[in-house]
Amino acid sequence: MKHRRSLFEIYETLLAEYGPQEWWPARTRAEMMIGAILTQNTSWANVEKALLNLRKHNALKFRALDVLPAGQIAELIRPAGYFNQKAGYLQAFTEMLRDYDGSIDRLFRLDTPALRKQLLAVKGVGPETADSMLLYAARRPVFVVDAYTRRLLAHFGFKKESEDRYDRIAALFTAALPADVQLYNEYHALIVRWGKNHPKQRKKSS
DNA sequence: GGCCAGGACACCA
DNA sequence: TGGTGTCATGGC
Repeated sequence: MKHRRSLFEIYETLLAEYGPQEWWPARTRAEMMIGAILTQNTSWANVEKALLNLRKHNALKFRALDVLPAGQIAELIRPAGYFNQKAGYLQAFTEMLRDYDGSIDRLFRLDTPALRKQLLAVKGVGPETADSMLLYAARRPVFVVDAYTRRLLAHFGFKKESEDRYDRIAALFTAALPADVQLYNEYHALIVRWGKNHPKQRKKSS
């Protein structure tokens, strides 16, 4: 059987192919975290429209979102889809932030396990969203797993592993890589980049 | 016209 | 704990 590339070798391959991605595409930590919620099961192009709306209304920060009614938030983020749900998620997040005086800095004083637990306690923040925030906003060495990650694993011969549960896939990567924020940052970004070049096989219409 | 996109949750057994 | 339905827009 042909030698299967290691997860680090796959990283090197992707980096050589696509180059540094310089993620996350956001100006501020708040924008990053809001984008993380908006992009759930949604194309980034649609998220960008929603982010633009929020920016135009000076609502691309939690203190602003905190005083907006859900209906108004929903209208602004409409292009991102699931807008009613996500408006509620954003509000749940701002409510949690109140416990930290609305300060991301204060929230981020928690150590990584406590911070992850706090993020996951917010309705609408699941494992991928929480880990994205941990890695790209709080800059903790946490590996992010998403649909592209599973697809990549399957593509490179990790078929069985690709069907495993979230935490086990994350462990697969963290066991194979040094716990380095910049490495995790780049790797996940490259996986997404790769995923956009390898779209899920569309069903043929006869 | 249907499928898909950088998920998460409620509800059920 | 595992499976299924729901949420919704915009591009292709």
